[in-house]
Amino acid sequence: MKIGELSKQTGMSRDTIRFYEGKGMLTNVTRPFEWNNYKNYGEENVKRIQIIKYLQRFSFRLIEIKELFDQKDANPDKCIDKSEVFKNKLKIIEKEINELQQTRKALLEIIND
Amino acid sequence: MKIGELSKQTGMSRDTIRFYEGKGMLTNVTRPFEWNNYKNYGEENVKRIQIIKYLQRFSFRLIEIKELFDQKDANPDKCIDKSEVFKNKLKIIEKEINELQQTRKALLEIIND
DNA sequence: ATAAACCATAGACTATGGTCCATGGTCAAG
DNA sequence: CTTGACCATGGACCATAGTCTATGGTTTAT
Repeated sequence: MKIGELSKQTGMSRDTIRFYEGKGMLTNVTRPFEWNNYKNYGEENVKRIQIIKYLQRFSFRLIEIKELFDQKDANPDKCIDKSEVFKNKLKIIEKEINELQQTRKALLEIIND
Repeated sequence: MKIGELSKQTGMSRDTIRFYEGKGMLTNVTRPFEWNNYKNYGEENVKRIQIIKYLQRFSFRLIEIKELFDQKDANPDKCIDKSEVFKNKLKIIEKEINELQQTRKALLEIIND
């Protein structure tokens, strides 16, 4: 499908899709026409983009998501230990929460002085 | 004092001091010499920079710190209601904590499925 | 045939808090 | 008198996740 179709099916802007593509996060992007240089985006990119959106909700960064895709591409049969990935992210989130709570405490002390 | 001295007394790099200066966060910066264009930084900038460091620990942004300085400069006699400022910051911090806790919950649900 | 809609590429721009570099002038010690 | 340390200015660069614009080519509908 062309980029416009992919954009429609995912709700992502063309620019954003091109941005992801530039980061190497999409797969099976070809240029099948001889008379123009339009690209063709494989169907599986719909799912990829949905995964990007999904993981971003958990504050995964694009580079991390790309790494997951790369692992999958390099080793399609090996099942990625998702729970491992999510557990790592959980730890980071909890660390951030802790830091903010430290800040909160300090602020409360200031206010109550 | 010259910038090197200010740097020594505060532990901030020259570049950072110039950066703050460019943001208009310093005061009483003059060019008192006719034979060169070296600047003179008033003593009160030591305190200013300490305040910057202090407020940054509570995740104040430079622009917010600058606003506080500007208020003080415009109205040196009026006491700034610090507790108001800190309370506002507290609310923002608490909102961020809440958002992270939402994310944490969602992550926990994924992991435990 | 012409306009609207589409496609590609490259680069600039946003916020944040700096850091680093190049250029050129000045000052202090040996 | 020269070297090293200091000073000033301006601009480039870092990460992050895009957005927007310019330019030019293509396709589709009227």
